[in-house]
Amino acid sequence: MAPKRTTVRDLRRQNRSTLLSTLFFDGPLSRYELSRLSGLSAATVSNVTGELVDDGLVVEAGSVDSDGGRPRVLLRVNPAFGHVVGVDVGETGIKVELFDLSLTQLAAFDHALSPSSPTAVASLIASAVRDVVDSAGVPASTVLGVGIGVPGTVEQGATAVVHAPTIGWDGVRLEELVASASESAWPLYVENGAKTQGQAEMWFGAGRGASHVVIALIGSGVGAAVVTDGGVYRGATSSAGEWGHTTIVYGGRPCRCGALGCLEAYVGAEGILDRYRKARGRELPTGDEQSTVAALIDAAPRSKTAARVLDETAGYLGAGIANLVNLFNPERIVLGGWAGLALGAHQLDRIVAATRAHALRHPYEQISIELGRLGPDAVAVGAATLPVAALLDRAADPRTT
Amino acid sequence: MAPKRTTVRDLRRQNRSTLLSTLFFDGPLSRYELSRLSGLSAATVSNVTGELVDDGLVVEAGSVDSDGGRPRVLLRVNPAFGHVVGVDVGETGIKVELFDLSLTQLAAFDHALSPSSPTAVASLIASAVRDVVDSAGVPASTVLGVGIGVPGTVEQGATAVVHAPTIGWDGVRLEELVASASESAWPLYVENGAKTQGQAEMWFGAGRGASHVVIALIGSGVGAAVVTDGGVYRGATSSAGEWGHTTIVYGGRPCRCGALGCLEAYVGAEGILDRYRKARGRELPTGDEQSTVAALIDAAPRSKTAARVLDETAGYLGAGIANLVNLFNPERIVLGGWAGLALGAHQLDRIVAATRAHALRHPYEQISIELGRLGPDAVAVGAATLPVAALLDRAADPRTT
DNA sequence: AGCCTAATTTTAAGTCGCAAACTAAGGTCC
DNA sequence: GGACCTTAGTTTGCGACTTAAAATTAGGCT
Repeated sequence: MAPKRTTVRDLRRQNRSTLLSTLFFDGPLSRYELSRLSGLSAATVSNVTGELVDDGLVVEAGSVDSDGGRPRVLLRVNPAFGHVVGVDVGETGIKVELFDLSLTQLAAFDHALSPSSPTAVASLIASAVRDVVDSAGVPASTVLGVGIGVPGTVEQGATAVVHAPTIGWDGVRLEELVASASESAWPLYVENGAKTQGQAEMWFGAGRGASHVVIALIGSGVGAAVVTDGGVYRGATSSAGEWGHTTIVYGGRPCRCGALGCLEAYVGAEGILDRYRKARGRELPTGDEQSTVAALIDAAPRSKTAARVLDETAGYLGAGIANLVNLFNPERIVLGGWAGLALGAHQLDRIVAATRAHALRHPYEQISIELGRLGPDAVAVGAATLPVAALLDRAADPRTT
Repeated sequence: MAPKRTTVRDLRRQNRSTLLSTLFFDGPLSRYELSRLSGLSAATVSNVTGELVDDGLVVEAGSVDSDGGRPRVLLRVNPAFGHVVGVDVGETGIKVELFDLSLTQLAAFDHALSPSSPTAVASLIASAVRDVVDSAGVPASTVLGVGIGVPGTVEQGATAVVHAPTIGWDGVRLEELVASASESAWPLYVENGAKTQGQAEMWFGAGRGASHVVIALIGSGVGAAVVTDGGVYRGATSSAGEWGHTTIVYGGRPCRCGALGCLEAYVGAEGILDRYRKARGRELPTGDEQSTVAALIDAAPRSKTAARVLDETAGYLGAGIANLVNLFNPERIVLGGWAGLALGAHQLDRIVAATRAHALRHPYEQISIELGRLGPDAVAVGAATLPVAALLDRAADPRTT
């Protein structure tokens, strides 16, 4: 409740960080505007930005007239200051993407992958990262770090420990494995894929500008990234936000996690299709989950059964969302994940209505429910976001010469 | 994502605050120990504590030998520096209690109250606060503030707005009403009662020492106080933590909030008794809820029906707790509220087992489930905590002369 | 009385942000 | 085309901070 805390020239770091972040998120700005936005005096802004420019983190970017006086010089983060890599470890393959500091993609690399040993995955990651950096001709020294999104919970600590039942990982120290499989000593950041995707929506998607948001992700599985006071909420051991395994029908359908009545068993793609199968009383045409769900949605206007299954889905989903609303009281709910986007595109009204029916009036009135803007590919950008966030936070420690 | 932020001599305030809080929570400490605990240099500690002593916030409290050298002088917060008042506005009456800075109770005052207009309640509060201060002979000028816990959600803003359906309040600006009903201009702090009770458990009860805790409160209604990173989580408009109206049985029992299948409809006292009534197929003996629930628990060893109702209750409650575990990933769950304590005393094992059955293995392994230590009377102390927290936070702004 | 140890306080830097004074860079007007 | 206005950004001088190091206390021991 009152642990160690000090303060010396954290002041300066703090202000560097504030200014750099403001520039990063709110585009090019003049020193004058920075001063207004940050509340710092013009003198300090001048001083600090001078340092940032000297360090190469910030560059001037043209100027803009000011009615009648000296024109304002615009500043922005230097995209070429460094590069970051985002890795998306999925259940069926890995994606590795290289970005500059403004998170513009410079190169990408996909690799299908049947479930393999953690060690094999780690060395694949290491070599793919190396490849993507080399192929873009980016000097290794400008790589600020590598973010890795994984499909499971990540215990943050001295070294990240991954538990990902869907790919058979239990207690995998991925960070150590990747580090020892690669010659470069780039900083690694391992995080749950739902959280990185949520972070991406916050920075570039439907979450922009809000500070209390829940990003609900529905695909085969169901998860959520909870953003509280502007940051992704992790809880005591970073496994917070396991929305999919929240009980919504006490004693209901069995879920692959072993419990009964989890939300995932009703609104996860598998759960939806299984309910549809039972409702039709016969097998579904074969095909992958994604196209089968699309077929179900297509069938709804003609098929009573399909329509009913979707309606019920909207009901369960609305109740699940209402739980998030009641517990977290966010200002915005973002519906994402491939199944979430598909359902949302055709059923958003019903989902919203079901949410209203289950949420308390007051918190309900605070929220808007939106569709995600980035799609499931955002896991990699989100992962790449991690080293950038670290840079913005410590603002590239002054004087690390 | 990057709003206004400055920093000047916030530094000093910050350090005053750190030291004062450390002294408040970790009992009497020498300057030397303070230096270790806070990470500040001995010089600074000496300097800042000197100021705190001059301001009367801190006093010396004996000394303790140090093997062979100058003895350490102990410092502690001066309990007589100021006083705070905590008010518990309940559904059936109000409680007003006066405390010194160490939150030792000096006087208390209870007043039964049939549901009344907000204005009437406000003026009762105002006069009761005045009475309790006068009766203890405490000079009005030493009262640092008045905390008020209310049974409903509180929207924090320029002025607190209360929505408390159970007592028929909707959009009541309690803070304004109390302020205009009282001559004194003591700072008022209005907060949801569950949150103040949670705060009390955090400071003095089962929550001490942890920083991610959910305090589950079960009485007639069901609520929760969620503590994340050491602070009570409020969400966008402070109505977070409405655990009771979370859907746990989709399409289930109707709840007084209008929705179906809320947790409260199953494990709130009313819900329990109603299920018991239906299971017995005949009316219960008359009596207040509290004694009827006690009777139900007493009956369990002899009555199959009673035992079954309690078992089911433990099951629902465990599932509800598991939802909290999955979503918030706390390190500790504290079970409180009169019904929660009663159930917990006799059924804790079953509740824990049900929680395990519904929670994911990983977050489940992180938690301990404990009973609250303070009972429902803690709402008033918790409310009194608010002005104290404000004092610790801004550390009684240096130089307000 | 004199010495030893350990806790505080003083002293002497070195940082930082800010208000005020000052310089730079355009535009306007006569 | 030069005096003057307006706005942006820099420099200067100051007060407030924290800290390492030196100095000062306060007991205990011999």
